[in-house]
Amino acid sequence: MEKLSATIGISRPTLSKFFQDADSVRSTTRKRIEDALDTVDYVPNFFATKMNRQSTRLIGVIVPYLSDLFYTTLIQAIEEAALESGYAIIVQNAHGDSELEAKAFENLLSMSADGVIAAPIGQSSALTTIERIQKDLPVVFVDSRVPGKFEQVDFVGTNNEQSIALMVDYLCRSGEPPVFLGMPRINSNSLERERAYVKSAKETGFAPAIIPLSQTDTVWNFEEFAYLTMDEYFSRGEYIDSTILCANDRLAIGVIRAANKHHLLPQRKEESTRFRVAGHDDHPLSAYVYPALTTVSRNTVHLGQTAVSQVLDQIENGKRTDQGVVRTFNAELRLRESA
Amino acid sequence: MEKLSATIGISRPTLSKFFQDADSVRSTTRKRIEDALDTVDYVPNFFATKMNRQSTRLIGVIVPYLSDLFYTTLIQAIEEAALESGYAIIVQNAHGDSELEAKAFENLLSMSADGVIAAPIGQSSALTTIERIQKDLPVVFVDSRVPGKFEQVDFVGTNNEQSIALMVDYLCRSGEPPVFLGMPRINSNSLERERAYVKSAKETGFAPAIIPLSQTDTVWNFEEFAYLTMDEYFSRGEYIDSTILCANDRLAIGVIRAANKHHLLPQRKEESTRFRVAGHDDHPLSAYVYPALTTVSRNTVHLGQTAVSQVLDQIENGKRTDQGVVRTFNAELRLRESA
DNA sequence: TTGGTCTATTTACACGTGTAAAAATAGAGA
DNA sequence: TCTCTATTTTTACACGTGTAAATAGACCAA
Repeated sequence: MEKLSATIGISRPTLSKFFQDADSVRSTTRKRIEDALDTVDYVPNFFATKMNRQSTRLIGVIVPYLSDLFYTTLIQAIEEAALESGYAIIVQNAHGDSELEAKAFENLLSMSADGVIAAPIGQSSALTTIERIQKDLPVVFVDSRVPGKFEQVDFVGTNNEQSIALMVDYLCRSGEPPVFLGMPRINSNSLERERAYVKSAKETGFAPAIIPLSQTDTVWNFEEFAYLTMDEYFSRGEYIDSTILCANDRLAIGVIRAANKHHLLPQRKEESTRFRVAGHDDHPLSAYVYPALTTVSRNTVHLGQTAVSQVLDQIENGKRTDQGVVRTFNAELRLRESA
Repeated sequence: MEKLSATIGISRPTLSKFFQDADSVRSTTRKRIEDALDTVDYVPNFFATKMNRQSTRLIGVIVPYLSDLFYTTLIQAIEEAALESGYAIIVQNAHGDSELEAKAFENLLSMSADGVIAAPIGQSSALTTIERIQKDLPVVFVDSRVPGKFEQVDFVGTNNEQSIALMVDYLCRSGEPPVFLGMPRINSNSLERERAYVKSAKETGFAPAIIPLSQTDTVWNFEEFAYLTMDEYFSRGEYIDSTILCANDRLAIGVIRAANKHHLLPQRKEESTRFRVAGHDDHPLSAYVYPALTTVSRNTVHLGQTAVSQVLDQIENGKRTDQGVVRTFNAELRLRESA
């Protein structure tokens, strides 16, 4: 920048101002700089611009797993919303590992990010790390929260009670009451949706039935997990005429696969079977499986936008120490073919 | 760090050494520091550690689109390989936009990344930017390359001629020769696979037939694109007993959906129809659609590892100015149900 | 204990930018 | 042309770390 200022014939402080906000310099100066920039290649050093600032205009985003279209969609929504407010995002992948998640938080701290939007792993999250960091840094949980603790942390997510009740209600009106296939205990949604199912069942007046899982490890390969689980049951003739409500679409996709293997689903419009499957999330591919998955949709874009506005609020107005803001959104029915 | 050194009673330079390599200090000193670190929270400032270094141990990764499981899988493979060599990665999403792609390159330059692994958008890529940056920075193209230009840039990808020939050969042996459904022209694979198909057809001895696309925009919603395209054809009774070879699995998933809608696929094991679909890539969900997709698999982990080793080679041994190293890998048949 | 070697300390400078304060200058309006 | 104000220049310091060189100290073997 020193050299550049020399060649253009403009002082370095003015150049510095220009790069932070091109409109903060006189229009004639601005033009001189921009003309010069056409002939010379120069980008301010990222690290130098970020160090020694009270604000880096950086927002950290921590996801538990990257190879899941829900999270990638969320990341894109967050990035767009952040960009609009002049912030860049830095994505950290926890790889489903709480230690890596803790490391991700520390990374963002050491980069003096202005705030963090995290989809926490949950129970196994590195609690002490989060607790410490959340004191120094605006933190917003998105999609999932850390149960029991961190009531003071903002949360943006889905109203699982509403979404599950919506689906349970529909399923009951249109056929047999559903049994529930839960997901591995990877985050708070797992337990929340299961409980929402039980609650809905009681309110609707049928006996809740939760499909026992052979393995309760924290697997991220949901489709395979559900496929293997249900294939075993179907082979034994169990659940073959049930309505299965899955905790998320990826599970449902695995269930559908198993059901197709065992010919449980109607293959012609004229046919009809009692077996049904429903999902949760409106996964990008849920309309492409066969039969197309009936599910409830979460507005990912809205989630991302709200998460960003919550962090920005904390960043700009300081964080409240008392109680975190909790914003949950309702889901909408997506009726397709599977139920 | 200054304060920390004061409280521990150890000089700052020694602390600095410790944080770079804990084993570079005497074991007794190391223990003293580690004990102290248990009581105090301290992480070296990321920006300060990265600025003013000849090596940042940072590798930039540019993907054209994040909501695609192929790229997320690739990113994970790259991250693991990089981590093993002591490098961290920084992911940049071009959002399918060549200007954003150019910006991503500039970002990585301004962060003085040691190298860049990029899956370029291709023809529409910001060529001048890449050309300039590739002079200052070790760059490796992965998955796709920029056709015509940049022969001096390393490339790690799939041998499309082999993979397509493999599939064409299988399809011809097991039934009717395939017609080809290409993908939108988003990168070099698009044209390469189409040409590979034509070549295979000629070598095998059948007349190549490429399905005309209604829209050739650079869409990233492949499933929908393929579904809409084929739904229209099927409605008119076209291609309803063809074997369709798709340029990638996501297209094939859309085709299968359309085929199911029109009842073109065998719904019972006993039945058989002439209509078949095959894909390319072995997408994580291709085994879960119905019928399960017959495809060819690309070893993403291998791709990622090789890409990393190629950048590291350039970083450590300097880059060759003459001809870039090209490493393409063969794909393997994944026979499932759709063909 | 002594000497030699390995390690830590001290001191100083570097990186590339933001930014504050005072001085100088440019540009606009009269 | 003059004056006033807005902008730029000059100068200087800051950020948090890496790192080099000279010096001091610690540790091990004899």
